[in-house]
Amino acid sequence: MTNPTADVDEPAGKLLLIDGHSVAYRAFFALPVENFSTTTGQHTNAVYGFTAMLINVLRDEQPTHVAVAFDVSRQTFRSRQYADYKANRSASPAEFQGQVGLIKEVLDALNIVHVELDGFEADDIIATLAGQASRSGLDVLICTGDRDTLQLVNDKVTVLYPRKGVSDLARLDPATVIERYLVAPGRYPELAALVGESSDNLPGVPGVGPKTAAKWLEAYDGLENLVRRADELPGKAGASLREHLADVVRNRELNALVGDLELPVGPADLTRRDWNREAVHELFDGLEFRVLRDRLLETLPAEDLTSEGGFEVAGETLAPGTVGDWLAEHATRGVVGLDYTGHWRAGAGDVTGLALAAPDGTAAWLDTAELTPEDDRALAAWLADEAVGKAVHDAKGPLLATWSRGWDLRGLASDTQLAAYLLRPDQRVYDLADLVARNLRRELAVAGSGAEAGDQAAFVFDDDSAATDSMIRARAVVELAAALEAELDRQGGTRLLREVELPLTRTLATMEREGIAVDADYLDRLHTEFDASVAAAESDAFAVLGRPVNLGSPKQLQAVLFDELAMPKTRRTQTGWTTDAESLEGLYAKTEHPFLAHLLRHRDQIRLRQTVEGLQKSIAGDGRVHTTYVQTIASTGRLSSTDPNLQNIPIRTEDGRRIRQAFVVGDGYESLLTADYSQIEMRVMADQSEDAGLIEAFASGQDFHSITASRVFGVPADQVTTAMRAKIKAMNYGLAYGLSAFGLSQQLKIDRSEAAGLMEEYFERFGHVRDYLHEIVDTARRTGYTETVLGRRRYLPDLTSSNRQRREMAERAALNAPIQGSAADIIKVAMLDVEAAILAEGLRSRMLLQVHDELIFEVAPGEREPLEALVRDKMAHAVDLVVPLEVSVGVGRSWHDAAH
DNA sequence: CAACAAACGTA
DNA sequence: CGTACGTTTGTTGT
Repeated sequence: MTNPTADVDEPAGKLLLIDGHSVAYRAFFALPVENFSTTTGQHTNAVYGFTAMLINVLRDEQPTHVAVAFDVSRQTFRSRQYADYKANRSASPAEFQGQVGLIKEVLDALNIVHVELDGFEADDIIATLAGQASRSGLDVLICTGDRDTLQLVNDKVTVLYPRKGVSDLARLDPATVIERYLVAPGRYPELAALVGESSDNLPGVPGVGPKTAAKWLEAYDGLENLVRRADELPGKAGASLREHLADVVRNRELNALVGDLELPVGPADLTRRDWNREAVHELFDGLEFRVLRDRLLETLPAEDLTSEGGFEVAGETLAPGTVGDWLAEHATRGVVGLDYTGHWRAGAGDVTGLALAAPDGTAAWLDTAELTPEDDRALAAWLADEAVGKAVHDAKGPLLATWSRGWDLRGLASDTQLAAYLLRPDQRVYDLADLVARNLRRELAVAGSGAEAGDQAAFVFDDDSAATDSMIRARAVVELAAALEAELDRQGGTRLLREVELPLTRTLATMEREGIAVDADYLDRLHTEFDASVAAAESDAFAVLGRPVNLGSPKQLQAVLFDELAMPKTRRTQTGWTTDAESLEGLYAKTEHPFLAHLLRHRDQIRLRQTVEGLQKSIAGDGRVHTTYVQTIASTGRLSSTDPNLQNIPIRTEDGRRIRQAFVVGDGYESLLTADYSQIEMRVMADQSEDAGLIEAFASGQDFHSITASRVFGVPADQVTTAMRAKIKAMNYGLAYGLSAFGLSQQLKIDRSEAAGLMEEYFERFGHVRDYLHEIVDTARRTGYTETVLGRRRYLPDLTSSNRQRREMAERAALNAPIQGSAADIIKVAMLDVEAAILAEGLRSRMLLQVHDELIFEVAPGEREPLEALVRDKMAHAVDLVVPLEVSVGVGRSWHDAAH
């Protein structure tokens, strides 16, 4: 049976109308403003919340038409009619101002129409458009936090009302409105007129709530009748209504929406259009909306990525036996992009798939399980061929995976993650898709996910789409490498990438692969001992207190210490008062309460036990611990170590040092050798500041802290007391961190005036240091960045922030970055030089760990002397400073024994 | 279950 | 009110 009029009954589409101010304002209060601001200090919480909500609704509701309505100003026909209308609203917070403008920019970038009309509210615009749209057969969704719009709800019109924050939207259709507000949508403004609307500063009838109001409206069939027959109503509520009748009538006039405005646009003009990718990328870059951009790309994919802004890949899956031929034909020169599929961690890994993007525009993908012996040989030779350049994103893991297959990867010409890190070392992550979007203004099309049902891709087998994705990434890496390196070249960072970071990747991979041997039995004994100690401290603490308490819970401890035991309050934290070790020591000094002593001992021992446990869990099958170095985390250029972190193994306390005894020389080697730089940061400062006093102090070769102390206090070196030396040592170390007189006084537990005097005296003797430190900050403020000896940059936009706290934090970071960063540069060069020298001299000894200013080696039998000589030489001469770089070396069977 | 805060280890 | 990190635990909110 056919129905010739069926088409007419089909919904013509769906119009989404959003009350811009209402949603933005809700977002502003739902999201903590302090968590949403850009490096330039622009607050973005309202923009973020609004945009997130918009993306969600566009995704979930798939509207065919969209518009956002804004209020123009507070002057409307309602405020002219009733001066107090919305008069209770305080001025919007300073942090909110400006965000509406940004929201409009977002809408423009997304090609979404926004409408405003002088003298009217967004509600009126929405009422007008909703009426026009539903009459022309469109379904209408209204997203707003303003209940006045409930009067518009009917079979065609639904309100999406934020329940909590802006992400959770309640769907209010006629039935839901009746259920929630006890009246039909059309009667809602009548109910509101009786009850009042505090947000609009419209007082209702005292003593009349929604229930009474709904009952009356039902009984009298509407407000008009109710008002006319008000004198019939019994009781207090009735009297109250009669007394406030004028308010009710006025409320009803004001909350009626105007549905017949003359607008510059009609529903037909609101058809959804493609968003402007260039504008979106630019805007989201500025707003630092990384996650939102991803979500936008995922949920609202533009139709034709390949022709508009994605990557087109003419690729093939290489059949068994064809690998050698393909490589010979397409990949013998230029730079080939590689994308690895596989896994890697803790110094090992495997490759399961490999995509190659060749310079001639072709691409290929291969499954390592399908390789014939000839394929394997051809691929191994090609990977190891220094003459063919390869570009990889985050190459260290893939390199380890390559090695685990028995292959090698040579000719690494570029690592896009490293390049991006050198350009902007403050980023937390360097996601390939994100970098491609930012730098190439293109999207990494993802065939395997996010595909709409019915899309071509949805019918493709998973394997194929994974291969396609991989080839697309390989292609993207090559193009991204070119773009990033061009940019890096403009800043003079190419050598740092080529000659330091890129080769260091291989060095780090080697160190991770080797790992360091640990004595598992010793760790077990240590654990047992710390465990007993923890238990003892715990039971002692409980005994004193008379009951158990979770000693690891700062919250419970606060209750015990400050409420129950009524101890003096310590420093404030976000959630109460601190219970950190330093404050507990202070409390103990005041109260001598034994609970504190047991608590401190418990803290200490539990932490040691924890460290031991972490190490125990990290021991690999070869009896060694393989850390992972991350080359792109620290904004100063340092490395970081994770899983486990071997850069924070205890050393300061006796118990802590016992953990270092667990790191031992491995089978086939004779000892561990540690080599560290003495006061490398101070030496960098001496070099960069050219301060004669400091240079002389280092040239003398005597104890640096004593020498500087003798200058500051004006006494001969042999009359420097330990107290004097300790003070100047704290200052020497603190200088590079932007230490203040207050901080110094805190640390040394001396008067602030004494600390200030000390600093004054110090700078009197070493004036160029002060000049140098000031100059770093001044230059950085002018240029926007700081620079290390090797030209490693760090950008600090907060240096010009109007927020004092942010600005001063940026100033201290600026002060520290070239010092800490230059030290990082120096040891990186030393690592490369040492490694090269070990190879050149044919030694079997190997570098295992780096701890910022220290290197740890495993010494092969008979190689202690040549290794030590080589390490001292290469570390001391990694760069040429005006002061000598002093290296101290120790040797022993364990890391602890090798201390010096 | 995820995100955050507090605490604390290193240079 | 001193820089740069990573890890663990408890707490809080979705």
